Amino acid sequence: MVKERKERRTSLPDLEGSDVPGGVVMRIAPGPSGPLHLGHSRVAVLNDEYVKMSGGRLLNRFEDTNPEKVDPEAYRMIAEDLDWLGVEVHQTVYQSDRFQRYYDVVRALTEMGQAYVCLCDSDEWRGMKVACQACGCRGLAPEESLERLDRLLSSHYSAGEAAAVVKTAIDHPNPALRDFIALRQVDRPHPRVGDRYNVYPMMNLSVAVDDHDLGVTHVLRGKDHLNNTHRQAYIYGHLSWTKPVFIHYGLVSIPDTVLKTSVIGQGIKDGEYRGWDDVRVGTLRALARRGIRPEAIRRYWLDVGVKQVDVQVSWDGLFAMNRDIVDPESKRYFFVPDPVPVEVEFDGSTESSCPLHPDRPELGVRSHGFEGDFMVHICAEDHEELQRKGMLRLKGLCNIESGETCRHAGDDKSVSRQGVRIVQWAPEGSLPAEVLMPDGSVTPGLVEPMDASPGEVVQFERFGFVRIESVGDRVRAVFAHR
RNA sequence: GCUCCCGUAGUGUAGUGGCCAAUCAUGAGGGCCUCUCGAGCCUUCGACCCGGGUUCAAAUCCCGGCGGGAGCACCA
Repeated sequence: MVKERKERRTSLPDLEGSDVPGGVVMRIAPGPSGPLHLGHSRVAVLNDEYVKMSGGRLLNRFEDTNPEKVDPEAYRMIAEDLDWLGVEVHQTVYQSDRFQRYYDVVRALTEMGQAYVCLCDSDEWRGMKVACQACGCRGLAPEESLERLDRLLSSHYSAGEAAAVVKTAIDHPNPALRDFIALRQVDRPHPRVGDRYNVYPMMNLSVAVDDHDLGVTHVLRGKDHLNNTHRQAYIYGHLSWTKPVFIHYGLVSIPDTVLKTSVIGQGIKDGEYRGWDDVRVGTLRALARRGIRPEAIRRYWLDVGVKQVDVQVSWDGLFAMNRDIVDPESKRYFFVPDPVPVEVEFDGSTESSCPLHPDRPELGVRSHGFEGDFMVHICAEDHEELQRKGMLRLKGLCNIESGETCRHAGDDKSVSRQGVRIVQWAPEGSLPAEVLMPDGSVTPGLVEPMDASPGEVVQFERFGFVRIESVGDRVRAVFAHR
């Protein structure tokens, strides 16, 4: 048997049963409680990638079945985030449009004796489940359960009093899989559909019904849904529906990052964060602001793959991929943090010359003219080096010697071989600049006059890659990575 | 407590019985190159959770430990 050469993987392993006519139908199912964060992007990218591999269709289904957790703004923000990520959505579905269908399914299940309406106290009901015992409601005749269901759906009960339950196996060895709630009453208008309904489906019901109705062939999601898959399988079984292929990947942990939508939302309310794109949080809009490209995120998730092992996101890894993308197209500029002025004695005239990109001479150079004594700013740390060593090279300009005052010391580049440090500098006419760092702090400094547009990523030499937010009297930028 | 899932370098990843004294990326150390602490080139460090078993041969199969994670919601 011939073995393939070892190669770096650039695509995902084949999906089981993916050779369906017309391609696979897959879905992402965000809960509209806020914008997408880095963790969410994995399921979006992976599903999108498999759909593209097979020429199939991707659904975006908003799981807005809990009125208490819906942020009406989130529908729009999520759509924007998916678009930014390059995820191609072929159809958008709102579960809040489909409540009647869920009721009908529960009715059908009740008729066949596979669902019931439970009037027990919820704590008691849960207690009986752990003891593998059925409550009195479970054994009721379908006709009686049906009457209860009608009463539930016509607001006969108060919230919390009744719930429609799907039967599984009350003595299932896995306590997580013994009967589950399908419908419950919530007396709160829905942000999107108002007070048309007050009986809301639980996700295991709505997800199973939708995946079936919408022809989903493959369900790819995190393994936190493993038990949900088993629960949903009962609905498929009761109704003799064909199951999709289920794939579960491992959990993602993202170090040093605030991801929880509820925490960020609260932080915004409290004024701790400036918005969903605050650089300190892990939302996609924050990463976008920090100059992270969607292609880097995609490459990252493709590299991680779909294994069931839990993974820890490596920011270094993600940044390395981003650097690959951004480096060839980033113009170089001098930014001087913590600037110190240096007067230089000079009795000639000259012009500095630094390429906009060291590997792309065709982009041209940045240059500044000098005549007679001049002044530049260098950063404090380099200034110390100047005192210590007695000499420094201003990149692209000249060498300077320290003394009572500094002196122009020729333009011999080879001094760097003797250990003279080559540093960036800011000429007169430079602009004040602020670089927003990932921890929320601001690094002030001076940046040489620059020609960059908002949104563009440039490299501040010896400082790092930054995304320009605005240019004008002052430059505002956001730090990306080194 | 019960059920399920997982266990290759710091972080990811390749590997499905012999070509593995284990791949690639990232990271860390060193060197070259470059008028950046970026890029590029070279180099070093670093892993198959443990113990049994099957086999001529195990990272790969089996069993048992141990470790990690998830679920047991009228959240998704």
